[in-house]
Amino acid sequence: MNTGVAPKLSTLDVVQLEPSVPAQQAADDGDRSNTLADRVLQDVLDRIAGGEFEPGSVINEVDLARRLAVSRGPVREAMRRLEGRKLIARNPFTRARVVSLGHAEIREIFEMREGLEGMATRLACAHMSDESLCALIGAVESAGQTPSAFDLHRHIAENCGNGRIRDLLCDELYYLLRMYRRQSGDAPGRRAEASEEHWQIASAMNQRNGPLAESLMRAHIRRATEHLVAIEAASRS
Amino acid sequence: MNTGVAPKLSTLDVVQLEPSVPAQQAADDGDRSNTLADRVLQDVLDRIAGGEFEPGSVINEVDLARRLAVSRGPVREAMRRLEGRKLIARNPFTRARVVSLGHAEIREIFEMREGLEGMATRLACAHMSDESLCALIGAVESAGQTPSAFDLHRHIAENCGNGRIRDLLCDELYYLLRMYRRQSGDAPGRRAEASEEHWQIASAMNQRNGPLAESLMRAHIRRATEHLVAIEAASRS
DNA sequence: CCGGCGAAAAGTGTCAACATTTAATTGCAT
DNA sequence: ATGCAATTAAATGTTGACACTTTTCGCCGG
Repeated sequence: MNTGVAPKLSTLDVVQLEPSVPAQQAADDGDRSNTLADRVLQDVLDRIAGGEFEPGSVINEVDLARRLAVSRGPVREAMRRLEGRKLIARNPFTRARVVSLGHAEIREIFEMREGLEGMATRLACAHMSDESLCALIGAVESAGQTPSAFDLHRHIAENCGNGRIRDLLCDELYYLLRMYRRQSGDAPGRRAEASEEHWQIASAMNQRNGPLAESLMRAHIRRATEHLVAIEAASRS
Repeated sequence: MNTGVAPKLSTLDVVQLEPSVPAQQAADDGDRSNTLADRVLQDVLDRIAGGEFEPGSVINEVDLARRLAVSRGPVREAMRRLEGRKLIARNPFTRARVVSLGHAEIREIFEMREGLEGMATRLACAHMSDESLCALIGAVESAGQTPSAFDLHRHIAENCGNGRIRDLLCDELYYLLRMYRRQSGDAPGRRAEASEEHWQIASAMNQRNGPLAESLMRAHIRRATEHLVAIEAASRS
């Protein structure tokens, strides 16, 4: 049900937006949201991440506005910001749809990751603090029992010292990947190999060997890509 | 005058938005703009690219609305899309400003380019059509007299076969670089070396040698980065 | 029974007025 | 004259109503 609409709901089913802080400590947990449009944006982002708005589904402005008990103005502004982020696609007068990711788009995202995360890994080797690096090593060594409590890729992106790369990876690409994984169930694991490759990358980073770490990271992502296209070919037979 | 406001203009100074096509062949020259917000967006983009809105200057919604003879709604929606693209920054109730690029941001952009354009070059070696490659070779060989009529970087990005990388490079990063060049005059040339490096890259691409072309492109961008930080250090003394 | 045609419904785009917040200015006390 | 506080001005945020477009549903003819 990829082309369906978002779940229709009655007028009475109104959810309460978390109340705005009284304009004092907006930097509470990172979501500075004093305006309604900001809160609508955050809400839609959460719904997309949470799987409530499936990829390809239609987002209805008036329904969303009713649901959030706000006017259509803030809703429209939030949608325009999502549009600028390329998370929803729209044609002038037709409904806006959550972007749906096909195999081609996923391949593009993985190619982008190969270039960006390779560079991020190299930069992290030079910029990352010793404490952060130790935390990374420890977390990678004890991987397996805590599968998603610590994400090597995200940690590298967040500490690479390049805010633009960090934002692009964490706020957009990883977001899209989560959408895709939710959309087309978790692929059959490659976790053992991935863990081994993660350990190699962390080891190279521990030596502050930027070029080697970059090369390993790129190979790691390329193998994941090949694994993905293999899955895709198998599912198409 | 980096912190100034955008040029104030009287109420009577109204410019005419180019009239919308009658909803038939909107794909005329790539600017599908049937809604007012779309035209406002395109107008602001042109003004930023044209240097009328300097980096760091504030954009006044009501002035802009008056100037374009539209209401504030479309203006706000265009601004939100620009905000999603990270071309303007805003805090909840304060004026929105065109992003201003310091040396740190430029360095980040060049690091991003190194990763992305390297990958784009490798992909282009595999995906680019023979005709497109011939056009590239010919244009690079006859460089010098037609300095900006043909841009190697843009041509590679547009033909790399990865729409996401293409959009990010052409619609965002190159845009920001143009802003920066306009902001802090053209750096003292490195055109001879750049031309030579361009020729090497094109030669590797002509052999469809992806890894070599990628390596050359990355080295090319890294040299440009080092040149830029040298300029910066000199100007700071 | 099916396909084109037309009207009603739904949805998006635009506008002008109102509320709220920030910035600027004025006035006053020191 | 300078610095601080209250007031005024300006800009942004929000709302409901209206205009335009698309889609849908019903109708008629074949």
